Amino acid sequence: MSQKPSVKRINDKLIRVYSDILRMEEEELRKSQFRDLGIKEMHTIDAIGIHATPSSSDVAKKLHVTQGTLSVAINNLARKGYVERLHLESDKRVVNLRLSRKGRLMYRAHLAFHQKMVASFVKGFTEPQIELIERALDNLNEFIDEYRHH
Amino acid sequence: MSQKPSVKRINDKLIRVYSDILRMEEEELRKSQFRDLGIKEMHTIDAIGIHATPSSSDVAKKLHVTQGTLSVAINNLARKGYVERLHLESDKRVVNLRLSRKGRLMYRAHLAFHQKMVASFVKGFTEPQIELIERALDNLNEFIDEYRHH
DNA sequence: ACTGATACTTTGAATATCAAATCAGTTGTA
DNA sequence: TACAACTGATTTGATATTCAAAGTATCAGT
Repeated sequence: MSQKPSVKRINDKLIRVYSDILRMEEEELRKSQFRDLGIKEMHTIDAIGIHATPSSSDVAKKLHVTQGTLSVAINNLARKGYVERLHLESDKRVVNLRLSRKGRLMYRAHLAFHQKMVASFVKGFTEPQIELIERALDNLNEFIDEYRHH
Repeated sequence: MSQKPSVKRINDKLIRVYSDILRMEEEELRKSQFRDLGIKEMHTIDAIGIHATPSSSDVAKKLHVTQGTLSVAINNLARKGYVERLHLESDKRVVNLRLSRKGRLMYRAHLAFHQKMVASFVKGFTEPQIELIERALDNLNEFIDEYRHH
């Protein structure tokens, strides 16, 4: 059962990063002009994005929730004025989603926040060192992939 | 607004790690003998730990939830046989929490999972390189601290 | 023995979620 | 063309998680 001490230390740091980021985003939101949004709603806005008008099912897939869950979420975001539903003329079953002006503002604010966060993550490192850090993240993502495919 | 391309790349990788880890843990749980637990319940068990019998409010603090929320969570975990309430003789208001045998099993399974994850994170790196990765995590944690205290 | 503080529990409301039922529109085919 | 099967989205009913506020029990200081 003896592990390298760095494993426990890194685990603690990862957990701390992990559990604090969500809470920080939540607090940030509460102090902003977007007080009427929860963190899940923010991530829905993020998943819709500003560069396209994805279909409802595209966004559900991206967020790994059912279409029903997304439909409810969009009802709320539409009511609050962050998202609009667009009905495709070529296939009237499809609903595409577009951020309103307010939604795009929110999107950009959240993006800027993430960029500040990443900038601090790699602060003080040289390019080769940054590449090394990226390789560690790649390792983690590979681990997740392998785990998910048994 | 031009950013180093590595910022966007790293942001994407962080987000991917971030959003996949929770889902992976959830899936892992569903396939295990602990099917009757949700991810939140697992983290509550993790916060109680096997090395002590923390009070209810200690655990609530650690999880950043209210005592009311924790009280409800403990009701469910006690009903499912993972946690026991202990009443301190010296102060009858205090409720200490202890994992049952089943709870300790769950705790160890989750710990082992985390250790595999961290091992993969630093796989193929030398000690000095691992220290560098730790410094990046420290940076991120400092950023979070600063952000939270304005 | 009061009074106020402390530790916890219960309750009611809000949100997020899924599965199943439903609705509307499209596609394939007899 | 007509109709069955399919597809994309929505609604609904049930369950989870959470918080704030009210309630209960106990303790500590005067």
